[in-house]
Amino acid sequence: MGVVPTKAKGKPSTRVGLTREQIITRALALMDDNGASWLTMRRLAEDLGVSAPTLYWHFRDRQELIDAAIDAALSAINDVPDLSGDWRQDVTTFMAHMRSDLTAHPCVTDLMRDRYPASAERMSRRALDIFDAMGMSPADTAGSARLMIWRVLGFATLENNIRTGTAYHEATGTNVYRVASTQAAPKTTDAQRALGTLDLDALFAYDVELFITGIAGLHQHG
Amino acid sequence: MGVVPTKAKGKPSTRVGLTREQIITRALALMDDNGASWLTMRRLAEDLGVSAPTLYWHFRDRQELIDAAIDAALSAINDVPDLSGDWRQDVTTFMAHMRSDLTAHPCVTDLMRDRYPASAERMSRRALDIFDAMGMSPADTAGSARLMIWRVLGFATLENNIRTGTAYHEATGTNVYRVASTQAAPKTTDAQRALGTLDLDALFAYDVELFITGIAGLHQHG
DNA sequence: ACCTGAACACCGTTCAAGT
DNA sequence: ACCTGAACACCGTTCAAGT
Repeated sequence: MGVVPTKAKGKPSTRVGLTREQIITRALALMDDNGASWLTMRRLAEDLGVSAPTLYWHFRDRQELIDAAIDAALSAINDVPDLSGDWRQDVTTFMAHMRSDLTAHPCVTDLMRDRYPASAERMSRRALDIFDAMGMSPADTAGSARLMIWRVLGFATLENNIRTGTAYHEATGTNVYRVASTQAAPKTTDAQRALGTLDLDALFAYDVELFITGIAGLHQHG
Repeated sequence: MGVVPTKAKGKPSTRVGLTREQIITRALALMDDNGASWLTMRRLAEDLGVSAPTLYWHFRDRQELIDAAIDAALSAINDVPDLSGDWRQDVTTFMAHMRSDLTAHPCVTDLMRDRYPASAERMSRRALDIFDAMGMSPADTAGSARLMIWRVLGFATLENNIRTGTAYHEATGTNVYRVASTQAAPKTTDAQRALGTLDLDALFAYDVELFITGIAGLHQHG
């Protein structure tokens, strides 16, 4: 394996030895850099040094390629560590893991849009244990898991759009953004001024805190 | 006004009297029914009984039409009632209002995707008052407002995808869904079984409760 | 088995031309 | 001012054909 058979003169039908994995990897990289809608079959093929119809030998259609890219980008999401016994710890870990997986490839939340609910459901199953271990009712366990997933998914979607989009500018730090004032309205309040900056890490930490405090309050867990 | 000048023989360049508003209304309706990506300039034009280039007299390009559609669908969002003095009440009202606005046109969360952060930011300004009135610091006020908005936005995005998509089936009630089991894995736990049903109204109510309880716990508001 | 060019039905958009 | 058909550069996808 790994043998590249450089065969014919070089022009027509030369074997390139393209694999599904290579195509997916390149597709993900290009979408992360240029946005999901930028990538067309023709552009991807050109980047791979191949003609467009070639891709249809490896994938049935564009959607199958996209689905494979989503799966590849989300494959690491199953490596969530085992429960620690401290549910606050477990919630924090799960949410942090999920966020970092979803933001590792900024294009993935965009790609998932059509498959949103199904993808979210798949992740929910892995979250049930945390709330089950707290002694919640089955309905509350399912609801809590679902909401935890939905929240991280929503956060990561916004976050990815912010980091790759044009609505925010001037990243003053790693995850701190200056918010472009779309309205010409003068910012009078201090809170309005505070809206002008966006620290994604701090905001996520606050979201996690809010969730944990909410769960603790509603289910009487000191 | 309102006079339709039926002029020439009927074939070429007959004035139709098309307005921006008519185009936007029709575009929204078609997208709600068939999905955002279904709508093309040509299909919209055909539906309006007009040729495709005509739309480019009323709108600079497709994106301007989309932006106008978003604005139209979100215009009602400013009608959030005044503060009641009870912050729990105000949070509940705001979130409920925002959710119903975002779900009134199922296509709107899809359309907002590119404009996600900017749209969310616009709404945040209207939410600041609630937490400001609680005596929060400017930073906490901004963070709380932002997270409240993000949460409803994320919830409505999932919800709209669920209601119009194919991942869930068998709506057994108005907002209760049977979740298609994508995995063939047997559902052993009660919680896993509970995941098989999805009551959107109850889940949203739980999310609101969670948020309010979290805010109350973190900011010592009995 | 793997890759090609040509072709099909689309798409957004431009433009000269009609009334 | 408002609308048209023709045309341009794209797009996903199919298909017969090459090695």
